[in-house]
Amino acid sequence: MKKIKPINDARKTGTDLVFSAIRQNSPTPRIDIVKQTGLSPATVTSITADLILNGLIEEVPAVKSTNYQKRGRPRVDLKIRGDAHLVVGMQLTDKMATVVIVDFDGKQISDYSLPSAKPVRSALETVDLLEKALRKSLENANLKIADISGVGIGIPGIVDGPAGYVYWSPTISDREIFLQDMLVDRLDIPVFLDNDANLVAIAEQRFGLGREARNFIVVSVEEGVGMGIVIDGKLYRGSHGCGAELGHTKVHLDGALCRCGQRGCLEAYVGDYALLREAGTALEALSGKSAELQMDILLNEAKKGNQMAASIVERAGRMFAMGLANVVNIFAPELIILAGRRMQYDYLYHDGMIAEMKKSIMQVGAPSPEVRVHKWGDLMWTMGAAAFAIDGVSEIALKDLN
Amino acid sequence: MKKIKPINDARKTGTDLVFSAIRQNSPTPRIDIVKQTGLSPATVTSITADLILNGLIEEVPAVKSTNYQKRGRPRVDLKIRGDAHLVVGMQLTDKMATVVIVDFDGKQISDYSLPSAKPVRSALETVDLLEKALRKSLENANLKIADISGVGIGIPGIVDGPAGYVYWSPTISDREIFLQDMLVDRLDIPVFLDNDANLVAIAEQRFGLGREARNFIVVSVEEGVGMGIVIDGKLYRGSHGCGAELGHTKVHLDGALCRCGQRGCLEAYVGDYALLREAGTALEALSGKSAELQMDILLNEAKKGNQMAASIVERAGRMFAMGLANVVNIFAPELIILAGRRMQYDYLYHDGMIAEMKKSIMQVGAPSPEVRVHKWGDLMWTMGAAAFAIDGVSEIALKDLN
DNA sequence: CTATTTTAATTTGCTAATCAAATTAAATAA
DNA sequence: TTATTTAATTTGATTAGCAAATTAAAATAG
Repeated sequence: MKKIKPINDARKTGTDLVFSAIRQNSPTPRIDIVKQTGLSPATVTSITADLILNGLIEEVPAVKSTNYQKRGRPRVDLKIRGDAHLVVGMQLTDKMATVVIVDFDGKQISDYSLPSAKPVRSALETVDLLEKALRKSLENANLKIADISGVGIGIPGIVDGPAGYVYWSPTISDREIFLQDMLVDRLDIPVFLDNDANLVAIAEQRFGLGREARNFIVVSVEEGVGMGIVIDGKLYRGSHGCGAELGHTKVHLDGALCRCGQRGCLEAYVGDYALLREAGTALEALSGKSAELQMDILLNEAKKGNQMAASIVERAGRMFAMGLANVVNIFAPELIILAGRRMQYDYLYHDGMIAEMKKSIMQVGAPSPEVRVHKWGDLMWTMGAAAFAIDGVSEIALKDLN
Repeated sequence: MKKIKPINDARKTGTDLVFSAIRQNSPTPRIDIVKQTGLSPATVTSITADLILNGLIEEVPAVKSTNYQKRGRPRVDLKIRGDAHLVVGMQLTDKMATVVIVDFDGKQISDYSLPSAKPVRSALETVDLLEKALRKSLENANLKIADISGVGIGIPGIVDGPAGYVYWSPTISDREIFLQDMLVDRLDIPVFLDNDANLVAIAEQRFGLGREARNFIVVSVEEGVGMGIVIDGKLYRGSHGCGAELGHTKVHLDGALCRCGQRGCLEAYVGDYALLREAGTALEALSGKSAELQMDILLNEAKKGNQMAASIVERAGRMFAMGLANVVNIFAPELIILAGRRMQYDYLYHDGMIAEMKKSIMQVGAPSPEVRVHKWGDLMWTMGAAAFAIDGVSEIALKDLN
């Protein structure tokens, strides 16, 4: 018995094309939409009129860029209408739940975070925490839940986004839970969830450095090593909807022990705990201090020229380069974005590491990918969730519109 | 100045959808096309009528499978009409050029191969060799070049398929050549070329084990280690159209020297030359023999229990497992196809290797990919090229048809 | 200061793709 | 034979999208 799934969903309507063209090049005149989508001017006029009528986009005075046309009827820019919807992005970590409220154009309205004493929570406690954080942040902003069109949530771990299913998360004690369904029951608004690293990739695509690339990867180092892959303008999630596990890519046969239980994982060489494990046996000064303080000391010692510390940090950098090179050899993206929130990871993002990676790429003639470092603020992950929510709400809005 | 490329090409017409649905599930009734494409029965009737009129598909008596309906009007199967076109697949290697002539439905009409004394040829000599092989094979089959609707060609090395451009190939001394243009000038029929490993992936998708999967990878070990990636039913070529370089994925920091000049490449652990390099220092019996004979001896010794030989072969297998696991951690395909022509690579394809790979995959709950070994005959690569040619000719035929 | 040129956007029919609903076709079961 | 069931087709209507002509709004030439 063959399974037959419709492949027709892939067929984009003109409205979809126009809307995503506007979102991609935000304030953009109709004439450019014509060029980008390949639709006729007549069609673009009629579709955009419909979108304006429905309040999803709006006209704004054209921005006169350097290469603006000199004569002729002036262009009229179109942009997403921020007032169309309010959405929420949330990020779950071991220490807290973070919330950001943004408008439909991605403009940040307010943010809030609710600390949690318990680093690992049950499924129910997780839902409670998320709900409480959301309600509090709405209260602060003087909003009701009915004002919100959708919530995007980033969860660390192995998550099947499209199914709304969490196989496993380091901050949730229960496994294999239908977290999306639980949250929809509780909140009664659309909920979109996904692995947090995937959402950072979406944030880069919408708001960040990925706006002009069709194939790129975003690597985000924090506790672990996360990666999001965008192929042909679409987030690639693998066959079960789970994200890629760059951190558990093997860089050494029978190598260092990873917290996942396997050996030789990249994370076991570049994660905080991996560095401290080595440092602990080499530097006495560290004993008794907190993990964060220990990292500070280690990195400072390395900068000051302490040979032991420098060699630890240097090897981590080289291992990271090797892991990245493997991704490039497999994927050949045009752009690699190294997204980080904390500056302490400078040791992974310096030019030497990037040069080392480029040396490890097999390439004869073909250009090597551009590497860009994006140092976000604290809300990087949460804004990713918000971007995801905007995507989801857009899809619903366009479908409703017929 | 922003580059703006139309993203509209992606929009499939109903005819495209129907035709590819038929090709995928070859003999298939209209009612199933309705389910798969999401089009209405009316539309499917009218489109298929048009395709039949143009000779691209034909009706055949329905195959009564086990779960065939018991009552009602009987289904009428549709299939690609083999007589619609003849196409040619070719494969270039250091030793020869191989040709296969197939009909539009993929049925093999005849095959031929033309040996070449020179392992590395100039661009011009390469074109000469390919032309000669093609003309000879047509002559043998009593055909003229005008009978052929298109030629697909698999080339080892770094090839930008869509651009018809060869950055570098181990069998061509010139670099950066527009091989497609040269061949079109010479033959005056459509020519499609690509990296040979990519074409094996296409062959698996059309004729082989990849028919029912949307995300899979095909790993082919021969001289080097090749890989083709199919994402969402489409061959992924990376951002410059070149294939993935699994063979030059790094499995060891500062590891063994690879023929590409870098260190620690997978190929430097699992390729013929890598095994023989190690074996040469360990087994005297090998000296003076040909490379193929040496491999035979080595693998036989390992099977017989020679400890030295066994340890060499075993490490290669474990390295291969690690390389594969990295791909899985990054991609999470639903299926991995290990495609091989020669049986001597059994040592890479045994159950122990697959078990080792599965142990190295990060997965909590999510199912691990199915691994299948596909032992093709000699024409594996060439049939891949033919499959690619069929794709290309189909596209032209559908466009011509309006 | 008016006429001309230039580019953007819109309007006006028209065409082709696609669908829903009704109908016909071809089989089995009662 | 007649009813039932499923597949495929026909019919008539709707809609998305286009080409070509037109209008709009600016800069420049004379």
